[in-house]
Amino acid sequence: MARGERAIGRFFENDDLPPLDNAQPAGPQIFEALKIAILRMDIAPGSLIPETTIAERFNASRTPVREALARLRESGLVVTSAGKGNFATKLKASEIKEAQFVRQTLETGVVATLCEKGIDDQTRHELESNLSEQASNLSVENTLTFQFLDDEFHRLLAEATGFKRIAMILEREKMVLDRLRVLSLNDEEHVRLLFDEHKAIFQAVVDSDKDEATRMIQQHLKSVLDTLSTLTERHRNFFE
Amino acid sequence: MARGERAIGRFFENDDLPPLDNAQPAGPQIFEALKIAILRMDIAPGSLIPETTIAERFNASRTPVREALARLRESGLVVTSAGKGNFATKLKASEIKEAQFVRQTLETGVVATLCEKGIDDQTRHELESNLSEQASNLSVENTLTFQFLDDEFHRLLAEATGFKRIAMILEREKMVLDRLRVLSLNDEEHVRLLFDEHKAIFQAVVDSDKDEATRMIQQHLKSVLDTLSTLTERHRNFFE
DNA sequence: ACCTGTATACCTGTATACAGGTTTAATAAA
DNA sequence: TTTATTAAACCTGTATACAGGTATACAGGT
Repeated sequence: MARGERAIGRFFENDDLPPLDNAQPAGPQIFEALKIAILRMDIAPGSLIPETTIAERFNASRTPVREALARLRESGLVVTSAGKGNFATKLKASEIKEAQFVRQTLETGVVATLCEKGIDDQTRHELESNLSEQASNLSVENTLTFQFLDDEFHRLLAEATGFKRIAMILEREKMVLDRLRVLSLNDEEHVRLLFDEHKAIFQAVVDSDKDEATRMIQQHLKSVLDTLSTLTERHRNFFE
Repeated sequence: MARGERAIGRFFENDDLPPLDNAQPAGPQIFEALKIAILRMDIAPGSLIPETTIAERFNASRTPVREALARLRESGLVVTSAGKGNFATKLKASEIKEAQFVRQTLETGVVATLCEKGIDDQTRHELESNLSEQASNLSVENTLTFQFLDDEFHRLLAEATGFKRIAMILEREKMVLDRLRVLSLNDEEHVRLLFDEHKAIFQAVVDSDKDEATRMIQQHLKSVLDTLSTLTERHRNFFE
């Protein structure tokens, strides 16, 4: 049986992941697959992730699985205890606040920089295009699409600084926050609020209004924490 | 021959690294050793780092070496090309500016937070103790000690926020800057300037003077870039 | 002199066997 | 029934063999 073919039964629910591409290294592909599974909570916080099971699931060996787990460990999505196993981390209010602090600080720096240096026409066009797509996906049934566009909006801002690594760092630090977003209820009112904030941030950057831009981005990101205590209560088994 | 014993000749110069501790996992130890070697430029930028050679140097197998290299890759100190090899990255002005941006942004957020929340007595005591040690190590022959205390000073500030991960992130992002510090000439005048800035930052935080604290930390970190163009010229073979 | 094809050495990616510690469960003793 | 003990089943850490791509050196033809 070739590498990448489905070998055994499902390890996690919603297991609609594509098989591995044999032409590319397996490690990064397994990393992406596991990342998505953990962020979606298809692999529940606190649950065991045996290397052999994952290897069989992808019909690969433990070596690339270990490589993927190492990166997840670096991102804070997995903790490993020698002899005991790899575990999906439980959510932790303090860690979430911390990731939130990092994200808010860095993104504040990003929009401040953009206000100083300005943004080029292509970036502005991409942001406008992204915002118009957001406007078309405000309804509840398009939540996943909106979340994708949300991520892209922030990524475009980060990349607009010309600093490629910023987007990478933010992506890594954002992982811990993404699981909270899955738990959040996303009514249309909330989504519309996020969209309005996105628009305001964009406008402030275009206007090079640094005070307004930094104020808005901080308000925008802070809202993540507003629901934290509620979610901690409601999903107590996912928190430690 | 037990794991960790010196097996072959030196791979890099200044090879005064201690042998591996068999009671602890080899991967992280090899990571630390390679990290130091790369940061010191004992492994020159651009040079090949074969897994088998490193494995033999530590009398270990390729597996923990690969784990270490994966983390170095994540930190931007190593690039890997399948079939070609692992290479110590060359310095790159744009990457350095970027790491500098990340560091400055995060540390600005750190001191701003400390000014708002204040610092507890123990932290204040540790910072004072660190500063007095710095004062004792301003001469040129104590450069390495001062650099260690410099790192510790910034780490203490980061940890004072209560956010453990901040220090980790800063440590990772600081790696690329550390190699520049090795190239910088550290005359006593320069060291004294850094020390004075450290003192001013500490005082501003104690006084909860946010404007002064953020202004000082930005001035302090910015100085890294002042010598960049000079160093790029002088050590052209280390840059890409 | 130059270009080209090929053999060879080297490097990473991957698979897999083994070692040592931890948990689980079965079993024996009280 | 409860507790202590022991064995089995897992788990990760590590070592190592193999596969396939890449660069290098060299031979022979142009």
